[in-house]
Amino acid sequence: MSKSSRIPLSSGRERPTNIAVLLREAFVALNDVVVVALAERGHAVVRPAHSAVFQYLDDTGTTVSVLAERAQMTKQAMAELVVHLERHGYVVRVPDPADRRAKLVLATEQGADVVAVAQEVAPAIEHRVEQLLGADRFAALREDLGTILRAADSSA
Amino acid sequence: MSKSSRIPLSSGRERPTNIAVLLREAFVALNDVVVVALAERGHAVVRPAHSAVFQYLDDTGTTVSVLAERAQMTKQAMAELVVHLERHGYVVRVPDPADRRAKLVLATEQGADVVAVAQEVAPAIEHRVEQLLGADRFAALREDLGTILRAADSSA
DNA sequence: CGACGTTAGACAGGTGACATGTCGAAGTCA
DNA sequence: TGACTTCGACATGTCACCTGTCTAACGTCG
Repeated sequence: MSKSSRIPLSSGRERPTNIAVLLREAFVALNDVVVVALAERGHAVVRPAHSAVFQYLDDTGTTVSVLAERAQMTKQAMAELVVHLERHGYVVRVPDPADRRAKLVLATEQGADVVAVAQEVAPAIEHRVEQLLGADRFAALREDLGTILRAADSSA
Repeated sequence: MSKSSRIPLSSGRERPTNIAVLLREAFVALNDVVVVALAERGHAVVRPAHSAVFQYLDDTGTTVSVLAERAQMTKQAMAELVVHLERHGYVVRVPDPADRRAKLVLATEQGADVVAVAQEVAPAIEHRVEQLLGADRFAALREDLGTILRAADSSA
């Protein structure tokens, strides 16, 4: 029933081939690989958004404000991610000896393990995709995405 | 202060060049173009997620369940989007004459205008990107994203 | 040195976009 | 007719953000 007489926006549900949709789906697909890998290694509580914490955390410790700035989100949002990770033992917050207002976020051993897994998985994904497309196409893909981003940045 | 001694995961904040991150950023950039275009035409309440509604809505009307199925989300999530759009006058829900359980979601004139804008903007974006990359590279990009998706699907 | 504007982060509260689970009413099929 | 399914409503929860307010600590400048 209601077999559809004309589908507006995109040309239907089967294969939207819309470039933006493709980009999103490809991202989700690759991202899931990391999440699954972490879950398999016992880090199920680490969710995609937390990569922003580990990604921008230096090993000398980093304040929430700096993390927020680097990840381009508000301090509150970042603080929440850090609280979650602290509750599960992935990071600790210690007072900054140089600034009594500030607290430094530091990775625990457990947190370091997450970083290790991510460091192992991320290049593996890149490599997998490179094999899939071939080195030339992969380089072109990377370049083209950069081109799109630069164009969007400058027109914004 | 705390200039960072070594950044773990990716190689820093400036240009992560990580393929997944690039994909995400490119998607967000293109998506924003649509949202901005809609906002400029007075449809500020229409947000990215709502595209799923308009995209899969046939002009003969479609039930929430069907929309949810097409958009690959739960009925509840889709129902929420529809409620929001109904509250703002973009769609109406009328009883399905053929099924007394069901209600058909229909676009109002205002909703049709959103579709019109989207129909105008989406190809424009595609075209813009195509010009940016050249036809060959654009075709390759599209193809490569498809390849990634198929590979991810089959390995999942 | 002390007042003043800035910064760090805690806390309160809110939103958007999903999820699950339960339910009654309506449809379908044996 | 009864058993099962489906439609959509409602309640509730989660995740990843947001704004706004507040206090303690900091830095500067007169």
